[in-house]
Amino acid sequence: MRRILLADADAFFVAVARAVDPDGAGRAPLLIVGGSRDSRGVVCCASYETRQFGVRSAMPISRALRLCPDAVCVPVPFKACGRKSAEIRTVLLQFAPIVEGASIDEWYLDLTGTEGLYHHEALATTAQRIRAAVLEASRITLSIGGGTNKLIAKMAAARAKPDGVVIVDPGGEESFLRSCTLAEIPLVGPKFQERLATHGLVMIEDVLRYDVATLQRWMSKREAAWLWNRVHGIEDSVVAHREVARGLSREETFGKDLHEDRDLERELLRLVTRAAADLRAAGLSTRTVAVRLRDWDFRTHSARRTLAEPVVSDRVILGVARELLAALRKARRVPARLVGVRLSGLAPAQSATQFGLFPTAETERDRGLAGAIDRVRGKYGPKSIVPGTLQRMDSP
DNA sequence: TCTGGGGTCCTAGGACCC
DNA sequence: TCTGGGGTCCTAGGACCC
Repeated sequence: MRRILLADADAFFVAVARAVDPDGAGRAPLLIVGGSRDSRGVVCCASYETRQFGVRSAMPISRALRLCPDAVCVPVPFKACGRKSAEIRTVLLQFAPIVEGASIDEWYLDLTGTEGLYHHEALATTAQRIRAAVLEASRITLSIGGGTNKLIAKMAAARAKPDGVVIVDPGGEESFLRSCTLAEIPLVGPKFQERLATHGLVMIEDVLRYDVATLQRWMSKREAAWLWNRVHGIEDSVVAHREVARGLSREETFGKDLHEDRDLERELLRLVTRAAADLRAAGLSTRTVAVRLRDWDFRTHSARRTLAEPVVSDRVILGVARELLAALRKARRVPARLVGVRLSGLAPAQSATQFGLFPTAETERDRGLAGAIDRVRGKYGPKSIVPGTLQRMDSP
């Protein structure tokens, strides 16, 4: 029998924003983290006090402020959040050999086989000790859910919020699930909910009345099997350390829509520079470059190209990205609100000699130059070599 | 009400190969 | 001359999560 916990930080971004700015955000009960008052942003995280007004994550800031006009808005303290997240993870590793970071503020812990180690105390007791240790070390409150698999642990954690523990004992899965809506199942989002409701399916109980064959009449085979397993609490994925990331993207929504190709290219250059530097800092190479363009009317298009060989340099990535952007603009040239770049097909960067075995668009000089720029930035700061330099480099 | 930034995974169609 | 099934890779788009 597995013993899985999901530890989830309560209002994580709000807690970190208060910690880094005790006199500002720290003193504002009505706090919204996500951007300035007149930005085009959305709410990343709202304090529990502002949630009383109906403010929710992903809501446009403008709407949140209409609901709660006295709220204080602060930008997301990304760096501090990353540091705090790593700090919490270190504490959690004292309790479980494997800690899987599911996002910046949640972690799965596999405590299977630790019963003796914990003197056969109840899982809820262990969870409370974990919460106390994290609060002591990081001043962050966690909610923890537990059960025999990751699905149950995750759904239990949602019930535990805020500042609590909910453990579903082995054998108790069915009665727990019967009390839940389908919307509470992770990955059952608004679209799927809508389709399910068409067939009168709202609660998990509603689905339990049917077998897989019946469900298949209403959805694809794959979906039916997936849903049947979920409502029966069946989920066997393991708690595991994360593999290499699948992709890396950088994007930006402009303060005002951009009309000119030239302005979009300038933004693209900045994003590619950031993405490529982060790629190399992670010791990775990319084979697929994608550009995303969101127009003024929110219509979003993307274009991508997979290269014959992995690359790491600004010059090659930028060259591909520019062509992709040009193709997207050629298809539809209207004011744009966002441009983004995404690198995927990531793999550990090979040594220069291994690169040299194959003909590729990227030369030794490209990689040497990229590395030199990284070293200068590492020594003198990220602003010491700005994209303008690269633009000249790009067209010798 | 006017929609962020960072991700993951899935689908469907086409190209190509055996 | 017309034709199969399966596998892999690629592209564009979309759902979903925090």
